[in-house]
Amino acid sequence: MSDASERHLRALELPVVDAARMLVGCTIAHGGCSGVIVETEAYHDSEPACHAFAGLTARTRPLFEAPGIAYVYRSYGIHALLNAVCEDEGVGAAVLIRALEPLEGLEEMRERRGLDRVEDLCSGPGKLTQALGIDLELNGSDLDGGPIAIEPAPPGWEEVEPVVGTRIGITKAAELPWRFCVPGSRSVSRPRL
DNA sequence: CATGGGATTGACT
DNA sequence: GTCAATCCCATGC
Repeated sequence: MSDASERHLRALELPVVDAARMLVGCTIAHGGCSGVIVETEAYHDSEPACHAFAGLTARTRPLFEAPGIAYVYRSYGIHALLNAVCEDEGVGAAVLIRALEPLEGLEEMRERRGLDRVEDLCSGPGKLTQALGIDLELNGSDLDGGPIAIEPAPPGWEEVEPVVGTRIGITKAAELPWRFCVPGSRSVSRPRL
């Protein structure tokens, strides 16, 4: 965790808004499928849109653990949403991974999604977990050496400058500029920035 | 123990 | 633009 190739994981120790910005351009992989992160959002226990705002419960326990693990929860009874837990143990903070540009395992993603178009495979937080085969069993798993891997930006993605906007699909603290997207990417969810 | 609300998506008017 | 699907879990009786 000390050389430059681990900088993407050290980012999870930073304030969660900085971590959300730095994860854009990194890759995420699970079971032979991978993609470049093109959209993230930050969540922190100091604001009411974050699950951890309610305090430590059975559901939010992973959010308060040490940085570098996955927080996977079920949304609207249907979708699994993937977060990277950030900041110190005892602080409830995480980056929601909202969209990827597919890299490897395209055919397996197409089978899982039942769709062909590349830009439809991972262009939303529920879509990318379905495409990569990520489900609730991976809640709490390690992002360093575990089944889900966060890796450095691939060639051509190191210098990406994310654009900032407000978070999607929430009613509380909706004004915070805590959403980061790759400008122009076809795989960013709607509305695009 | 019963109820209600989502960090969404896809189908449909 | 509207709307239902579906389940985990927090809350309240």
